[in-house]
Amino acid sequence: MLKDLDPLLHSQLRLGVMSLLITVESADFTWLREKTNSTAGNLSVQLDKLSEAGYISIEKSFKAKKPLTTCRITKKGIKSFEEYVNSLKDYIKT
Amino acid sequence: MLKDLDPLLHSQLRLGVMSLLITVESADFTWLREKTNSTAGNLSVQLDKLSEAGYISIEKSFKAKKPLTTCRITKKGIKSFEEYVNSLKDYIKT
DNA sequence: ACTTTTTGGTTTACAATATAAACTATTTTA
DNA sequence: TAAAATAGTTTATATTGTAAACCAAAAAGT
Repeated sequence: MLKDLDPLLHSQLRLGVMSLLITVESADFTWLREKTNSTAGNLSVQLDKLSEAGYISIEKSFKAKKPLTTCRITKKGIKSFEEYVNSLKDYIKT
Repeated sequence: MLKDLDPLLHSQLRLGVMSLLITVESADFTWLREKTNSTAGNLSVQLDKLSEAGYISIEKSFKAKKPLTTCRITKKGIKSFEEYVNSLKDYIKT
C-alpha cells in the first residue's frame, strides 16, 4: 500500500523552497523568490506555513536599511523532507 | 531554475493511480481503490480527470452482471508520468 | 524639494482542488 | 421481500493555492 505524502511538502512551491534550503546554510526571501520563480505574495504565505509547521525558521532584520527575511531549514524540516522523499520513491519507481 | 510540475500528476491520488497503472496491463476500479486506499467518490473524480487529459483510458463493461470499470495508462500518460518524474528529481535530490 | 519608481515584503480575496457525503442502480443475502 | 452489499456517480463543502491589492521605506528622476 502506498504511504500518505506529507501534504505540507506535497506542494510545488513549498517543496521547492525546502529543496533549496536543504542545500544552503540560509537563504533570503529575494533569492528564494528568484530560484522558485514565484510571486512575493505566494512565497510569503508558503514560508509562513513552513514556519508554523516548524520546518523552517524565519529571521527578520534590516540590511542597508531594507527589510531582510532570512530562512533556514530546521532539524524537523530536514527529517520531514527526508521522510517525504522516501515515501515518494514508492510512487515514482518505474 | 526548478521546472514546473504537471499539476495533474502532482496530486497524491492521481499520482498513485498512475504509478500503479504503469506497472500493470490494466486495473479495475475496485483494485485501484484498495491499493490507493481512497474513497470511491474521490477515485471516480480523479480517474475522470486523468481520462479527460488522455493519460488513461477507461472502459466500462459488466462482469457477473456487475459494472466493471477497467483502466489503462496511455502512451501520453506514460510520457507525462516520465516527464513528471524527471522534473521531480530536481526537487528531491539531496 | 517633491513626485515616481523600486525594493521587500504582507494581507486579503478569489479561483481551483480535493474530498466526503449523499445519491443511484443493481444484485445478493437473510 | 426487506435489508445490505457492490460498484460506482454526482454534488456540496472544506481546504488550498495563487494573484491582486496593499503598505512602508528607500532610491531615483525632474
